[in-house]
Amino acid sequence: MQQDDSFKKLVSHCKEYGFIYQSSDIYDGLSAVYDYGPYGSALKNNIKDYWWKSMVQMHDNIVGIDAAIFMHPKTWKASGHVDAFNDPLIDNKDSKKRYRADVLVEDHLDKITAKIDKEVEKAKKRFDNFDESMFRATNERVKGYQDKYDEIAGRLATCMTDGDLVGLKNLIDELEIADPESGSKNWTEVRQFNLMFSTQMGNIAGEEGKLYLRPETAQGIFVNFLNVQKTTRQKLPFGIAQIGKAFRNEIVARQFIFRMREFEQMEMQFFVRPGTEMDWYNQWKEQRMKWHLAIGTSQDKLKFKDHDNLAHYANAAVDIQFDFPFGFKELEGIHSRTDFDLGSHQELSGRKLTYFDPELNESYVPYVVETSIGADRMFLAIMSNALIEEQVPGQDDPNNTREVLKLHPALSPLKCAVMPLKKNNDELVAKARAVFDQLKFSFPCTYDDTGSIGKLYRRQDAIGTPYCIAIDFESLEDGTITIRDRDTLQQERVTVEQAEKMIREKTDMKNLLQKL
RNA sequence: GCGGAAGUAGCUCAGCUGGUAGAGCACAACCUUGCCAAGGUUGGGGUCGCGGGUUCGAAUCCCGUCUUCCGCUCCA
Repeated sequence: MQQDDSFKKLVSHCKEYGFIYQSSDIYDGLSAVYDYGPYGSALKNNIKDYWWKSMVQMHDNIVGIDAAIFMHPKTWKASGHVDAFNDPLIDNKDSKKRYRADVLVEDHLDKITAKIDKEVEKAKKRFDNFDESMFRATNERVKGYQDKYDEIAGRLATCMTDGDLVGLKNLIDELEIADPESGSKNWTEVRQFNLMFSTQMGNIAGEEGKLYLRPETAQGIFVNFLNVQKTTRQKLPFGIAQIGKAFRNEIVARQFIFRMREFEQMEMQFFVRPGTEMDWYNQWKEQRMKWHLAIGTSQDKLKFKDHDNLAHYANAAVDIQFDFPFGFKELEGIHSRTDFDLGSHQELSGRKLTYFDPELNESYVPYVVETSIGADRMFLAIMSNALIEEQVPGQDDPNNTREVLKLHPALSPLKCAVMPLKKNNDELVAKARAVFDQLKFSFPCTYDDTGSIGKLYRRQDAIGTPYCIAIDFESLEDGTITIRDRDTLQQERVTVEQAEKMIREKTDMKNLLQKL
């Protein structure tokens, strides 16, 4: 997959115009960690606001929470992350291929099983010709294989539960396991790759005080399920929404902010009566697609992609993929998580996590349908969809181009820029400043006079400001201003009050929510 | 993590085989400028990613390291 110029342009645009910087830039940066700059943080906040409102404000049966990043260590045992996020990996020095060490041993075990099967097959075929000694010999061989199998399987299990990486390596060496592709037995040491970041709580050293930074925000919702249900008196079906940071120690984190080690998720867990989960799954699939289309992303840049392999907790899962500059990639996941999480927490905590259904007159552990979207990926999708280089509308010269961020006005970092036609005229500057001081109470706007009017327009185009207000000599006479539209470049002469009303209406989040 | 490529001003880059850094754009000030990247003058800004080595002398050669990109690998 060739990363085309458009992606490079997008990345440098993000930096140049104050959307995203590499973290700790002056210290050469920190791998796969990024900071949001002035316009980036504003845009991201607007994205989160759009999501939050579409979930919490628009549904009387969805409520929001903000859970802590630190959680009880047992949480991650219950969620399956301690097991699933801990892979013992080994590299072959010759082929440069990487494998999971336990899988290599398991493959070896499969070969032994195959040998046993072969013996049995052979014996069956020649059954009539078998005498007692032949039976005994076959039995000996099968028993030998079986003992060998049991011994290896036992050692593998011990190594895995104890986290004995050296033992695992010894096992691979003793069994003379070779790289399935190259046949080489030249292995590195076995190393543990834990996808979860850990830290220490208090002064307790070692495993005792070990805490993980949450690798997903969902568990904060599950452990609060009963608290929320009881204190808000919600009846099923209802949802809990949350926006927050999560951390994954990815081996390879790349593609700008697409895969970061510290990232932000927007998740909603919808609790339903068992048996109804597929209906809700399909409803949320549609709902979420609508949410993406509402901001003006074209249909052909979005698609559903069913999961080929379901995770341990899911009975149905689909991704909404976006056509990023580097191809269609996951933007959001909609998962039917069954009662895996609540059931698992119930078991490990010993606390009942059931809901009493007054209609059925019975208690049960609810099923969960989850929608989970990366705020940073959404940011990237919106930026790559919005950044356009085009010939300036109304200009004949095809070389006269502009870079414009065609963000939906409700999402734009700034809603309006106020600028004097001439910066050397004190009256114009004073009037422009006065207009800015009037508008700043209504929405985010800026004042700029550091350049010619044309240059100022272009600058605002590049950060996606939907409206520019120019103060000219007529403004000094009758108080009217010209308001210029980012996309059409059309100008209209109106009063400041009219402009304010117009901008407020066009940039209102309501415009997006009404499309849902 | 492995292999390949790269890192020089805010951005894009030049700097050939070693002789202590340049251009364009951007930025700032002033002059000019009556609506879509104008022009002029002046100016600020770089210990050439960082550390070490070779050398009389390193942006340039060597080693290490960090970061980015590409390909593997991995990916609830």
